[in-house]
Order: sequence, then structure tokens, then C-alpha cells
Amino acid sequence: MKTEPETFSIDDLARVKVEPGTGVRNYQARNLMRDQMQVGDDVLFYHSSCEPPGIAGLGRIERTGVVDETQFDPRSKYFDPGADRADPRWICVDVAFVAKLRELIPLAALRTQPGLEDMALLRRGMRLSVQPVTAAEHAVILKMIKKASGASRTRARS
DNA sequence: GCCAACGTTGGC
DNA sequence: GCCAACGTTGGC
Repeated sequence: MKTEPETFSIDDLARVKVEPGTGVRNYQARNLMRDQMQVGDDVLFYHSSCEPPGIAGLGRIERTGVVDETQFDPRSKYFDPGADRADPRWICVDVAFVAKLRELIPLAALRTQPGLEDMALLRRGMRLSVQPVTAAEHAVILKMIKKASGASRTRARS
């Protein structure tokens, strides 16, 4: 799941512990959250539009079928005048904090990593803020994280 | 239903 | 700041 750290970073997630993935206004990304994600799934927390972009931490899906309240808020930049309370258009997931990486895994490192050649994130023109990761890619990335001296010990309590 | 224009994303 | 890629919009 991608986010701009200026808007919401892994440090923010560490502080609040659980956060809904609001503001996604792309049907493909919404469908991934709505149809593909399950409680307990691991999340790679990616920082975009920053220097350097890359995987900044780990999360876990805490709850699915979460109504994105920003669609009903006229003051929100994510307000959707066409959204219907009775049948909400924008559904997201709650993401729980798991860990902040001691060292961010930069996009450039992902690009050169064997085993990630077909990763969605690395495809040209890929802009989806929510993307699937295969089990094999996930395993490769966890290895990279371990090698880079691992996730910090600031784990979420409970 | 087509498609050009436009807006947004996001790496570089 | 540039620009490629892609989604959305709206006229027809």
C-alpha cells in the first residue's frame, strides 16, 4: 500500500496503531481492498513521492469492508459528491502497525533484486496506490529486510 | 460507444 | 520541473 509520507507515514501509523486506508479513488485499487484483502494479510507500507521512495515498514490488515468516511465529508479533498450513504462507493481496510524498518528498502534496490522482475510496483506506468504482491515476491522482500538488518523492535503492543 | 482533452500520479 | 502513463470526463 502506497502513501506519501508527508500525508501519512509509517511513523504516523506507529503512533496511531491502526488507520483506515482512506482517500483511494481508483476503482481497481478499491476492488483490491474490497475483494482481495483479508484480515491478517501482511502489508508492505510504501512511501512514495519522497526521497528515496521505498518500503518503509510493515502492517497487517486489521479489518475489511471499512467505509471510507472522507467520501461524505464536503471539506475533505476526497469528498465524492456522488457517494451514497446507503450504498457507499469507497470501501477500504483498516491497517495495523507491525514494524518500521530500520532501513527503508529503496525502490532502486527493488528494481535490481532478483525475483522481483514481475512485481506490479516495478511496472512502467504503475500508479495504483494499492497493489497485489505475490507470495514469492513477499518472501524475497522479507529476506531483503532481514539482510538489511531487519525491522526495528518498536513493535505494536498487543 | 468513441475518443480527444484534460487531470493526476510519481519517478526521475 | 519534466514527462510518460493512465484514468476520467464529456461532447458527439
